[in-house]
Amino acid sequence: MAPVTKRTQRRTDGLSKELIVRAAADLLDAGGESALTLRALVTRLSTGYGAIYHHVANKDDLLAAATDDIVAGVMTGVVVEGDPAEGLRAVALGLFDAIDAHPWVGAQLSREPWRPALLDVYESVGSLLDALGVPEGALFDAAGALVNYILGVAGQNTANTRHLAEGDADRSAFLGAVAARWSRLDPARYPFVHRAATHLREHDDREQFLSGIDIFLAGIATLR
Amino acid sequence: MAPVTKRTQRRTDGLSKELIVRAAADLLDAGGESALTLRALVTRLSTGYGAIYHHVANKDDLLAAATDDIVAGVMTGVVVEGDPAEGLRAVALGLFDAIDAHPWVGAQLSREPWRPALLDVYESVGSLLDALGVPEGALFDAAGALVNYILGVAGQNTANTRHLAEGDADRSAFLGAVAARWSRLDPARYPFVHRAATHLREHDDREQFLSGIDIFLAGIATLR
DNA sequence: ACCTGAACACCGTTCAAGT
DNA sequence: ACCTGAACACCGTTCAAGT
Repeated sequence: MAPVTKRTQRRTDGLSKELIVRAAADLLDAGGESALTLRALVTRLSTGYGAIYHHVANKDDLLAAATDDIVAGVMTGVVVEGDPAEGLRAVALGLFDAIDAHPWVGAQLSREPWRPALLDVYESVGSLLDALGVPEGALFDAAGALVNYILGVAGQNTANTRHLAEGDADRSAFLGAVAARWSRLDPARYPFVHRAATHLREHDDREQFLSGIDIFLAGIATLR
Repeated sequence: MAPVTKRTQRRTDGLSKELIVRAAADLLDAGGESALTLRALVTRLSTGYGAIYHHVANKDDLLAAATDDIVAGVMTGVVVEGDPAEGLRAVALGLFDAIDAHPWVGAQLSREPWRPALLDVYESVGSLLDALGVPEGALFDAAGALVNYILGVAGQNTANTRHLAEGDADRSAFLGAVAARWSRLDPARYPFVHRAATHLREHDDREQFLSGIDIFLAGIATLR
């Protein structure tokens, strides 16, 4: 009796870098950075290690490609017409929200800020600042600082989210614990932090990010 | 004949968390994040794994403690008297330089922004902004944004340094390669990046960081 | 060309056993 | 209390062998 179905099934359709990258992104979204292992990828795609290494140089390459996809998606979706300041806010918020939704993107962008995927980010931030009237001499520093701010803070924010990855009410519980620790501090030694404890509990990361952008834009306006 | 000297020598003095943390920092400084392995630590301190785990909870604990030491050193060394804006620049530059000298600190601070070691950073930034006349309603957002900016950008900068960790002339060679790639771009599609290529080659990270701080401070001045 | 999967050289962490 | 070091359960990556 010949076996009709082989139990260890092999994929019939061919593999591709695109397919592997998509699977990697799914693993990352579902379980965070530690969930992306070659072993997990091999089982999910029901192949062998060699098959993956045939399409992808190594794990870093895989992470970089997955990140490029997300960034590209943000930049094609963002509207930069009309008021330049509005355009800058749109780019910044687009990246913030994408990193918020895919925390692993933040970590990756901090590690590789020269990625080709960021070209479009530099381009739109630079030209929007230009449109805003920033003089030539200050333009490149300002653009660099602003992009660094966006990536840095969004990535920074990622760290917070990652810390409270599990439960639902965990976020407020975690912030509550930090706030409690802060309010227990000696008000003579830490007057500001002591006062800040109340604000910490109710602060919104996204709003704080935006108000940082606004401070930055107000500062840039003085360069005109 | 009794053996006079045992070849596998055992340390005669006791171990301590402080000793372990210092050794960890040395390994990190010398070889980057990947150089800190429990095995390397065990040989360097000529002990066993259990000895280390007796003083330290795990590797994360070790990294956090080493980071705390560096940050504490910065904050005790920084002068925050006189002009509040000067004080803010001093704090920012102090952290930038420390992260530049110990790139692993940047990565760690991005991962754990609620560390007790950062309390003094929040405190001095907050009180300096207060002294600068930032109104109560905007104070906490401004302080959060500024600290995020400092840590985010300094950590971001770490990533660049890490990429060109080896040789001497590597830095300019690497930037030159990126600049060359940028100037090869279609000037119609990437007008800004194309122009920026020249500036990239000669830009100074520290100066760009500082000009970002100044933009931020100029923006904060408008809140008054 | 594309894929398989055993094997290799590493990790961090544990734990029974020693002093 | 403090330390030892073999053992465990993982990693990413390679490579001879298959189709």
